[in-house]
Amino acid sequence: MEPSDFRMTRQRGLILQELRKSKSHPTADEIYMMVRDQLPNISLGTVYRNLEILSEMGYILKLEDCGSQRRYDGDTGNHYHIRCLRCGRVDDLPGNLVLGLSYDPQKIPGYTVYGHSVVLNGICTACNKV
Amino acid sequence: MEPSDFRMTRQRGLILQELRKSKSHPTADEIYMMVRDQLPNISLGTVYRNLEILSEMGYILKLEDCGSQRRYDGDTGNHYHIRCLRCGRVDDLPGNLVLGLSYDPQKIPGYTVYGHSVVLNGICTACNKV
DNA sequence: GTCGTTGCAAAGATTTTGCAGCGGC
DNA sequence: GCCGCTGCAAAATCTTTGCAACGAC
Repeated sequence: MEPSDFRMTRQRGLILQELRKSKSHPTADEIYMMVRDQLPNISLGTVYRNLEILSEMGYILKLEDCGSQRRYDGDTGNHYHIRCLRCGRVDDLPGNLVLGLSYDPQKIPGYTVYGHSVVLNGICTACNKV
Repeated sequence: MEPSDFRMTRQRGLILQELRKSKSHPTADEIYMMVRDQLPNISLGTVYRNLEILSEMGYILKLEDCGSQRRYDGDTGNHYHIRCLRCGRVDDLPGNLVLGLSYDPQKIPGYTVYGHSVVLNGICTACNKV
């Protein structure tokens, strides 16, 4: 799709707004729930289609490295995640925690590298109490 | 399941063997294909059940951080991965590429950290040619 | 012989898609 | 008014599960 053909519909705007407001990294279904408060007739298919388009256009990030179920991130800035192995919750790592790679990621044979992701795995406080 | 109740069936043995032999990080379906050469009647359900058990027992690793589809790794040693954004292929990073975290992963508020994963994202040579 | 495991098939969960009408620009 | 977008529903994809027979130990 040409960016010039991109239309900001009510559905798309709400999805983007909810995602940017949210600190969790919701699944498509969770976003669907959030948006339905304000647009009860929106369909889950529309949510999926918009999440796909918004990530293609660079407005949001598709997370495919935090468990089997896909999640979405309204913050496209460079940052890492931490994930609870028990409940699946995903949080941001504090921004000042910087990662140092001890090699040049451009020098991996067989690949052209465009980025990387880091996910810490643990158990969150809530799950630890159970 | 108590480890003492663990039975090494023909199916389980073959799955483990194929996984250890393989350098790719196959999906359940790909493992199913591999094993069917030698056990044509094995079912996909059996493959899934065994992969689950083998990973619980620590024989293999379940990869949930290399794209939406789950993959499995016969190498349980500490190592990182690189993934092709176009075809989904996953390779190991050479072992001498070590990661330096600039902080103590035990000190993340709200979590008890048990491990971390790093995945480089890029395009593999084969996909680059297309 | 016990009880964990298997093949089969159905169900569950997640994601994608075809289509006719709607609505942003 | 054009054409991208929507809701709906069906389909596709991936994973789990119930069950009766089988087989590892």
